Amino acid sequence: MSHSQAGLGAAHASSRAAILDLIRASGTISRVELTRATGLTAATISTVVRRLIDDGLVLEVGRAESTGGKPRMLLELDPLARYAVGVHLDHAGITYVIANLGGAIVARWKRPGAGSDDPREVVARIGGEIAATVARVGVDPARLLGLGVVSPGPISAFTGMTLTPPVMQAWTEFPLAAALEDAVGLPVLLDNDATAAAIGEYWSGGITSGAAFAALYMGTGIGAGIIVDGTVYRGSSSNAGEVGHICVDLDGPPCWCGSVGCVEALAGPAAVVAAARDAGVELPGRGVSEDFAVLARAAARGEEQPMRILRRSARYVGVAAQTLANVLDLELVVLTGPAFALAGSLYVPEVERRLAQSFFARGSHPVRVAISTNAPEAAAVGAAALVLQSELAPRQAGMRMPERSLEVPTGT
Amino acid sequence: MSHSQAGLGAAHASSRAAILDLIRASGTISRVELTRATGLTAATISTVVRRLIDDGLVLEVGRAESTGGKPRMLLELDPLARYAVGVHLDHAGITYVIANLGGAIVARWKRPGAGSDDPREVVARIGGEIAATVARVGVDPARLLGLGVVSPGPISAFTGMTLTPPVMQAWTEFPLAAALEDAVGLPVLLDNDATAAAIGEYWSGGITSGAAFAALYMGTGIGAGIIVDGTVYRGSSSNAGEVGHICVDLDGPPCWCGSVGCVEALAGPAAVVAAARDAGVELPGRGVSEDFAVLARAAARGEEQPMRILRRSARYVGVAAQTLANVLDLELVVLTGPAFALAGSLYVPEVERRLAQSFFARGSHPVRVAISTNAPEAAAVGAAALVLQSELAPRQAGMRMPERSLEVPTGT
DNA sequence: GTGGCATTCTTAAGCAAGTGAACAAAGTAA
DNA sequence: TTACTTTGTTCACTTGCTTAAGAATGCCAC
Repeated sequence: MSHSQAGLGAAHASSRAAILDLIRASGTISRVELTRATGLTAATISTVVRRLIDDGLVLEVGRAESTGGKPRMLLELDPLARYAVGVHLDHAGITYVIANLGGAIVARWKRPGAGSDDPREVVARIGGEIAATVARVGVDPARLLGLGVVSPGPISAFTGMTLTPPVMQAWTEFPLAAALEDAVGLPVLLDNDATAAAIGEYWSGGITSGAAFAALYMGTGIGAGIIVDGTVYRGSSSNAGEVGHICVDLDGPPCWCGSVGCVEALAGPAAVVAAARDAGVELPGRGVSEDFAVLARAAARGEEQPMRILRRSARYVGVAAQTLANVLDLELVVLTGPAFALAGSLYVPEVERRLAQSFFARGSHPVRVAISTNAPEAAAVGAAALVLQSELAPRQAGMRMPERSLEVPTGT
Repeated sequence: MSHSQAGLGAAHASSRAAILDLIRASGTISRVELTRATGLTAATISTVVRRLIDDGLVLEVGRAESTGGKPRMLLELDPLARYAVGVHLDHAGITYVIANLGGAIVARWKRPGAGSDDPREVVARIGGEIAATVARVGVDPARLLGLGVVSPGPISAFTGMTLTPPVMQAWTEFPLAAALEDAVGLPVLLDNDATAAAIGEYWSGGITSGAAFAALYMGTGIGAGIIVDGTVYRGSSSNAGEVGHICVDLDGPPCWCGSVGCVEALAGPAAVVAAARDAGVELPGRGVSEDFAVLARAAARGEEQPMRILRRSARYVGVAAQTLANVLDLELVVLTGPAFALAGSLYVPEVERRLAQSFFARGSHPVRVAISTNAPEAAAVGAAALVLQSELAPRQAGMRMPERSLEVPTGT
């Protein structure tokens, strides 16, 4: 299984990526619409699309209604053309996902977490898991684009492809990506959970390609992945979107990050569980995620105390969303991750309310709020989408030049 | 005075812009360094630089030390090659600036504000002011690239080139840009003060081209301009950076924007002045900006009450800076605008302290804090820089493709 | 049907940005 | 002086894209 087998030539790299991304975002689209959307000429679209069809990535799926002349040929991504594997490493467990080009989940399974095992052993185990499932579900290995691996917390940009604390101290100096590339025989990408979840949402959530949106991810902590114009915004050291550690109360409680009044310290799962325990709610006490799940279920049943505690958390999450929206002028905030998967029905209305009432540019446009369709496995799905994105649409930025450089930017 | 006269061909548009930007950022640089920094080949650099020299934008200013072979030829921007006019419209007054390519101020003057005059009259007045001063200081009109106009508050993206409330209600439906283009005979750009201040800082502050940084602007309100990789981040409706209206206190005072606990409502000039008056500090009462100036001077003299009030404001500004830095993973925050020009010595240490102690990724890299060298006229200088940027470096985004697409991003 | 006509899509010639390779230029080291 | 190193330019060639022409495929009037 070679790396380049499923790879694609660099020809037409940027337009190819943009066109592919538009096809993905639209679901179904014609060449004519692509010319309008990209600003390229019909001739270029024709040749690039021809190439995409020859590569098997795109299918012609019928004709549109005629508008007086030759009817347009409709194009779609071939969801079965390529696949990617996504892995979410967490102390709670390892979640695996195999996704296809359409962002649909082909296989999904869970295994116990790495614990304190030797990294090399864990890598071998992961390799075995993937090989076995790929064979079992009958995915052609030649169509596997790569493996995305995601974990909470920042990825080390310096030591090259290793995970850093806070979560998995044993792994600090282990060259995870290289080891996995050897074990799995696929290119490997690392990233953090929130960023991956954002790309996952972008890829499988049918989000329009020009949008500025953020995925608020609540798992162990609270983070956000930011996507602008189809590319991840990473900031200067890949630590952008740390919305869990913005201060919303100068006199708030201390946070593990060293600051006080952080959103995470006030509204994160650990804080919620602690507040519930202080309030006398009975919880199993076998870890924060399980306790949070119990609490969320109690709130869903309408129990007073749990609802009150989660609503308080939701208020702060709303502030985090509002902050993101004000700073980045977002169109959309997606709530995702295990915590919102469990308690989304409580959080969504509160976040919606806050954005409707307090988003600064609300007069100009609203900020939509949505809950991810894959919230529980968002990180793993995102890990797979990371690979799809980087292999199929590694574009730098938008490709339209403004018609004239000296004009007021006319954002939507 | 035609528009295209000083314009530049679109040839080599993107690399040309990137190279020009690198020369600007470095001050002095050689072709070899440009090849390294851009990733382009020596051949390309050679031809593009040749063109820049032919256009008169760049000068060869001597040789570097030999490193064993032919010494490098050093390149610099010719600051006198082009000029731009910047205008800052505010109710307090109209500030004019003529800046050269180096971002240096060639002329600077102030006139009373527009008041309730007829927009057409004001436009004529502005045109006269500019023509007179251009003639007086001896700037060759053919070298004038354009006119940047800046005002507080958002720019209307819909009605096309007009100012919107909150500030200048009379101007809502007036086609300012078109009218000014006619009156001045130059291309006109509109933007808001914070964004312009950020570009101004980028252009004249010698900021490295790859940086992610924000300019915190405190004038009438509090806003921020965000620059990533040499381009303004505007968000989906050009309202990004509204850091004055992030919530830092859920139970805080109401803000004119309709929310509560906004940074601006707690720490903006109006809030500071109001707090001072409540505390019994004597102020002239002829407008917020003058009252703020009196207060800042009193604090600079060491008066207890004013210092206490400004420090409280500085704490919130620190939180705003921290929020920006956490969300965007910034390397640098520049404080600018009239308010920081007056009271920067009080605000800078507080913001520095907060970022050093509470920026989430402080383990990875620090966030530098600086005060603008042009803080009082930052908006007007930025207006001029807006023109320089858009005429000379209208690039879309960074131009380096990663060596290999499947790798962890290795931000600095 | 058959010939307009509109629209979509493809093909062919040409332009321009960028590359690789050869070479010219300007210094240092023996 | 000769050899070597580094810098900078020239030139043939690739490639992404455009313009222009034409082919394909529908509708509609007759």
